[in-house]
Amino acid sequence: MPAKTSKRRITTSAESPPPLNLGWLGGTIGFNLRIAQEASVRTYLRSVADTGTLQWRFAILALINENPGLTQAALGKAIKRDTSSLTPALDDLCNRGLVTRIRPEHDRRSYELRLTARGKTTMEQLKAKVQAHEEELDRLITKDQRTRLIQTLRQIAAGISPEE
Amino acid sequence: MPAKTSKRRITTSAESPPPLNLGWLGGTIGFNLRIAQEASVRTYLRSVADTGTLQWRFAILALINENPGLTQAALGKAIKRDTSSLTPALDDLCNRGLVTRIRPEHDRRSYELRLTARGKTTMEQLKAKVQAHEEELDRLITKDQRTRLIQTLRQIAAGISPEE
DNA sequence: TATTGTTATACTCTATAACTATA
DNA sequence: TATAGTTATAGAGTATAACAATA
Repeated sequence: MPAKTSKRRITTSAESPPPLNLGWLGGTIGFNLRIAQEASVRTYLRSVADTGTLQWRFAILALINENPGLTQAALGKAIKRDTSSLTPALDDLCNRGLVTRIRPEHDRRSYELRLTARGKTTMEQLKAKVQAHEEELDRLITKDQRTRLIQTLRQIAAGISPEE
Repeated sequence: MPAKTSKRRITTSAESPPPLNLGWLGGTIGFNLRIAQEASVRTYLRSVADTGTLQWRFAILALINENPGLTQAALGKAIKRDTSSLTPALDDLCNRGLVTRIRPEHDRRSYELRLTARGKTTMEQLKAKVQAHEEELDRLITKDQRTRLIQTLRQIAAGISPEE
């Protein structure tokens, strides 16, 4: 129990405020996944801070690069987002001259997404920063842990709810 | 390259849309962490759908239960949120009669947070649902994977940026 | 002067529903 | 009738800054 014998109390904020007891919550996958993911996002944001490219933007560029000509619907499926959420992101990337939307002959309802030359260079520059971010994470765990972590995360993601 | 020899194309939506090539992105911790975490949140939401208690609400109840009398500042630190973000959440929990804010004698600026009797029962009911959600996740991986996953996630969360 | 918590505000991301244009 | 994508909108969650009360 905390010492409360006298009126004397901590005044320096240097004194580490006793960390909370997490209890059962601290043993759950859900809580730890959330905390770690948010921590990862924080370093990610630091890594790409100067580029103004955040959230799914890099993933979108990387996926278009790997799958030139994919549609917005396919992209949405890959990152599990409704196409209406994708529209503003793609508008932005197109406005910045990184991505092109092309109406294919065979189906004029859809768009084929492709990186422009500028999009490719931007993507490569971002990739270098994201790579630095990944190496930052790698410093915290062993190579073996990394391999197992990714394997386990994939099993979780794949195992959960097609729910289409 | 996609077959485009004839006009004939896929018409049944039952035809599985060829999964995208994730490329380098698919080997990163950041991407897999994000996808798995979001998948986990989806099943979590299904588990507590009827309660209207989501996201951090359960974590807040659990943390108050484990650390009765903690302040909002301490709580914010534990879940890495600004206190201004906590205010509406605690307002809600107080309005629902689950949590009490008590001004302690020794420092009338702060609040001591405690669960009410009703808060305790609600928390236990929620815990049962969250536990079911955890078991759903457990079904996707081995016990050994679970242990290692949590250990690794903790290392990542702990290793990143005190950044205070 | 510093700290605890609240308010006002603004920003981002998200999905739902209604719409268009194509098929 | 069904699909690809857009628009309008609403909801949740977050942080920043200014503020009041207290230390």
